[in-house]
Formats: sequence, structure tokens, C-alpha cells
Amino acid sequence: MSKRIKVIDIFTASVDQNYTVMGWVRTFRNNQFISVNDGSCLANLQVVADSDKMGEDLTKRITSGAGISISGKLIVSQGKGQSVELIAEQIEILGDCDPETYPIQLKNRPSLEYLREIAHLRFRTNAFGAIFRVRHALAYGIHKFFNDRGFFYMHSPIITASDAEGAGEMFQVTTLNLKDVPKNEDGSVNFKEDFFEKHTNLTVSGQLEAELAALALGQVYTFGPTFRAENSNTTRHLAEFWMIEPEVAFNDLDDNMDLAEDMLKYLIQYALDHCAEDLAFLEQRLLDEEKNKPQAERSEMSLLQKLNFCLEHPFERVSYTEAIEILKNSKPNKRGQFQYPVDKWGADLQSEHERYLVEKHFKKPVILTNYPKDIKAFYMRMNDDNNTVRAMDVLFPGIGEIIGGSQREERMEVLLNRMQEMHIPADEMSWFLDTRKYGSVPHAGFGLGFERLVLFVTGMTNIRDVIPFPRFPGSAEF
RNA sequence: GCCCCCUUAGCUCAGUCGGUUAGAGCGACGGACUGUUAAUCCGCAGGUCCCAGGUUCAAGUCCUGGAGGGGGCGCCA
Repeated sequence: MSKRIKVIDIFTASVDQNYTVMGWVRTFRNNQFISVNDGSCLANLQVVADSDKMGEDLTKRITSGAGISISGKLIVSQGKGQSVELIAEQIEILGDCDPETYPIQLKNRPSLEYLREIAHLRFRTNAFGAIFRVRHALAYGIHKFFNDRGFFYMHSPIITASDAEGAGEMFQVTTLNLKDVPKNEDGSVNFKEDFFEKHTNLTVSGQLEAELAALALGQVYTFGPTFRAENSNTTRHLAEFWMIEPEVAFNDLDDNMDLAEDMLKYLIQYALDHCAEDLAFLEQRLLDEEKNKPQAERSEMSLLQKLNFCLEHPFERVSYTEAIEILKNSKPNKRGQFQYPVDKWGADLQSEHERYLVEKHFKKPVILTNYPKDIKAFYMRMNDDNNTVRAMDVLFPGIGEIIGGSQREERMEVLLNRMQEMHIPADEMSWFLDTRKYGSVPHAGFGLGFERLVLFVTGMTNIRDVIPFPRFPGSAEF
């Protein structure tokens, strides 16, 4: 048997040579043509088989989804539609696939909703193959972007005793027997008996740990799983997701915005450069899906147009105060079309307001800055007006907030004041506050929701479709 | 957590005002077919109408409750 070659490589391999290809059958046409996919790329390899030579028994086992190995000679294709094809000399069924029960036939049209319920098999479809190859490219691109800029990849802890970050509800981590929980005399749980001898949770953010590293190594980023026990039921929330959190010493808010914009543009370009075939497929998928929608609900731009548009235009940088003025004077606000009317400075922006700014007013990504201190986290740097903080939210069309970040409050006294105001227990945070005690310097960072980026780049609309095994309230299948 | 919608064949969906034996396309299965491209053509089978109650002479259709799914909002990345 000749050496095995992947489908992606065979398209550029020398013809008139013998190769072995292993993959899964997509279709079998005319008792002669087997489309084989091995996941290395979107395209299938056309295998030309002689059913007389194969015999009836083998022919019957070539069904959609079957695992198969083919050895033969690669030739310039005798038909249209592909450059090369493999003339089968030897075919072996590696794994049979019962067509009566196999739920994915290429000619079928299973919905995304249905595929979500068979998440273990949806990898076999063109769409999810494309999505997860793009997801990989983006993950790799993130490491490359930061590595090329001299950042250090920092692993922040997944289990943490800190629950003072205020970033959301946390999942508890415990080895205590829940049927017989050890109690203190006052009836509270005795965590001294627990594995870590204290109350621990899954992390909701690696930021505070990243700050410690940045204030020594200069430029760091984390990229790891993040857990929020919020009861969020939306197309943009997961209970378990991946987050990228760069943190840079000596950066101010403007540097932070530059880094965020550079990074997003780099990653979009990286996907365009390395996933052209998959993105073209996803673009077509989106067009097909939107054919059934009324004109008004269709996207103004195709997927590739949208991605290129983001690359070509600078993100709009607007302060919260300016945004409120725009919203106050906007048509939908004056006509009472907002569910939450915009009337006074200080209120948090609702997603309908963010969508208006991004999708209607500016029609491009927007970075909102300098929010009122009362609606932002304790660690954000106070401006001289004593009223706003150096926060930034990057808003993308269709996604909403893709990045949230800020310049950090490096002044110990101001930080302590803010913690007191917001009831953050400073005594539990001494490890964090020590950075402000010993050689504190200005610094800034942000968090990028990885799945929200994948959503945007793939043109998908539900975040559960861009992570292999989605976890959300009421569901931790597979 | 709140609001709205959906659940009929393996998949995607029709099913009129509550009225006879439940409909289509695709898939699967049987057959034909050696240059097909989601192949095509012929044939055939396939139903707990999500579940449990209720109203009615009669329920896929109406009512109540439950389960599962989807979308919107809130929280956020």
C-alpha cells in the first residue's frame, strides 16, 4: 500500500503517482464516483471506482458516513468540477455506517438546531467543518499576533479562591460530599474540610492575575477557558467560553484601543488569508439561508464584504458622553421606538442602543470610551473629572460587545476608595493590591470573547454553533 | 430570570372553519445506470401528529399543565 496522503495535500501532489487516502464517504454517485472527505479541508476528493471490480458486497458498504481507505493512481480529472481524481485500485471499508440511522446525508438539509442536538456528529458536515477550521486558524492567529509582538503567553488559574472580581456568578469547586456537608458551629459550611481548605470557584476572568504578570514581564496575554454561572439565555452567551486577555504595562487607554483594533484586524486578515475556501463556503451558506428571509432582514453586505469592510475602515472611537448625545437626538429615540428611551447621562446602554450606533449610525465597528464610573468595574482608571473611567467597549455589528477593557487604576488610594464604594473586600485582595504598593505603573488591558470573534468571522448567528461542545443553562451534553 | 414562538415520517416542512383512510420534497430501502458533481430515472416502505389531562358526537387542529427546541430582553465577553 502506498503512503497515506491527506486530501488537502493531494490537490497539489504529483499526478500519475500512487497514493492512499483515508476519509469518510460523502456521496457515492453512479456506482462509480465516491466523494471522500477527511476533514483536512472543505473540498472532497473524487475517487473513481469500478463497481464490477469491487463486487456487490463492497459496493453496498460504500454509504454516506462510512470510513474508507482507497489506494490508487492520481490522474488529471477526466471530468469537470475538480482538478484531479484518484483511480481506485484497492478499497477497504474501515468502518461501516448504517445509512438507515445515520442522520447526516449530504443531500439532506439538517437544520443548525437539529445538528446542535447531535453535536458529536455535526463535525461531519461542511458547515461545521468550516467553522472549526476557522476557529482553529483564529486561535493560532492570536498566539502568532502576540508572539510576533513580544507578548508572553501567561496561564492564569482556572480554579480560584478569589470571588471578588465582580464579573459574574461563579461555579463552585468542591470535593465536599454534598449529601453530608461539614458545618461550623454557626451553621455555615466548614470549607476547612474542603480540598483547598477554602471556598473555591472556577475563574470568571484571568485579568487580575494577568496584571501581576504584566507588571513584571511587560506584555502578557492569557487565552483560556472562562466560566460564568449566569442564567443567560441568548445567542451570544455561554457558561463555558474562551477568553483572550492581554495586559500591557505602561499602556494608556489610547494604546489599549490601538492594540484591540490592530489585533481584531490582524485576526480577520489572518482568517481571510488562511481560510479562503471555508469562508467562501460560509458566505454562500449565509446567502442561501437569507434567501428565505424578507428583504428588510437580509444583511446589507455578504460575509466577505463585511470582513473586508472592517479591515478597510478605522473603528469609530466615541466617548460615552458623545454616544448619549447621538442616541438622544436619534430618530428612533425621538419617535419612541427604543424600548429603553435615552434621556439622561449615566444610564447603561442597552443592546438596542449599541446596535443603533454600530449598525445604523456609524455602520462600522465602534469603540465606546470613558463610561460613567458607576456602571463600570472597580479597577478602571478614574478620569480627572472624578466621574468617568477609562473604559472601552468594542462593539461589532451583529455581535454587540466583542471586547471590554480599560486602563487600570494604578493609584493605590484611588483604587482603595473605589473598592470601598463598591463593597469589594480589600483584605482578600492584598495579593492584587501589592502591585499598587510596590512600583505601580500605568497599564491597560482588555478581554476578547473568543467565540464572539468566531461568530463574527464565520457569519454564524448563534454562539452555540461556534464552540465544539457548548455549555449553557440546562445543558452540558457530550 | 422575564416575554414571544415552535414541536406532524430519518431530515425540512404543508395540513383550510374541529369532520372520511395523515400530505409533499429530500433521505433510506429495492432496481437501472461506468464521466457523475447535493448525479439521474423507475419502484416501494415509512406516523406515539412531543407528553398528560380536558372540552366535544368528533381533536394533528380548541383549552390547561408539563417536557424539549428556537428567538428577543436582562447580565456580559
